[in-house]
Amino acid sequence: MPEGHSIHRLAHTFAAIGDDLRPRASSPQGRFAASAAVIDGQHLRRTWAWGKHLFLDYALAGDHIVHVHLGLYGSWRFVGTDAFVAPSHVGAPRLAYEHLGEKVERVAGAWQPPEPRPTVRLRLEFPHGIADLSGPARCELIDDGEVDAILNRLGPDPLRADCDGEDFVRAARSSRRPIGQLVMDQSVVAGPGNIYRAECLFRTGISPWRPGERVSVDRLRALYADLCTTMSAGVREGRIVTIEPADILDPLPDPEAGRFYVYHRDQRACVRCGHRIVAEDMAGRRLFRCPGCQH
DNA sequence: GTTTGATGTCGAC
DNA sequence: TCGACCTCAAACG
Repeated sequence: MPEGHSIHRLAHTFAAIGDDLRPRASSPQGRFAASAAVIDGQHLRRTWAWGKHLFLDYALAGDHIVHVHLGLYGSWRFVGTDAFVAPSHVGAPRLAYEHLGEKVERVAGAWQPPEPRPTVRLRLEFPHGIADLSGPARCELIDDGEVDAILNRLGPDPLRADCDGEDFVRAARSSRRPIGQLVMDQSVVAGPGNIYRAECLFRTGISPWRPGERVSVDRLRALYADLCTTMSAGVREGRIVTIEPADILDPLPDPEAGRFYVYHRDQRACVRCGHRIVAEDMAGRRLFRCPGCQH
């Protein structure tokens, strides 16, 4: 579930918890137990994101950075008192701890953390709440050199001000692979996933099957700019909404309307041109597009 | 009760 | 190109 906007939102959430953090760390599931013992109670100096990668920098002698990649179904769950950040669940659409009820989670005063699910890889316990990580594809303690190795494999992140969209334009222009594959390639541009791919290619009118070398520089710049716009909105709102208000049909013809132009909208009529949205396979992932609007 | 799928990535053929 | 993997709610019987 998580595309880059979710990971940046997580970094903001950790920043909102405080700036002198020394969370207790544990691994109820056990697979991160040895590393959790190393960072337990240590100063969590900063949390930041690049694409879909989350980094928790610890102020420890030597290099200690927790690197987390949620993969397809990892998630972070935040639960605590009113003094903690709002309860949230970032990642795979699940309702962990739902049975506890929000009132129990939010009571002020004495704080009893909920029993972790047995699959929680890493629990960070703060004075007023907990952050539980479940199901990540990667959760590892690494050093600065390994961080550099990861960043070297990643293209520019549209959500980072220190990234340059021209790097994306250059990489795309020099490839014969379809632009739909390039937008999903994290070494070309870091952060977009299947939804932003489908939606931004629709919004810029580009066919996902067009080879990168045959997409004009202007259209590639427009595409990168649109990734910036829509993903920034995703960070703010906590969910992906890419459809413009003017394109939301009123009255709504179906409950799925009002969020996406093409993602998961195969067989339905395009709100712009009326063509039937198609779903097809591209390199093993479902691809959605409008044959009438994208060329 | 069992199967399926999901906003992802890697490595072996 | 294919399967494996990290997890669990929804869909299917």
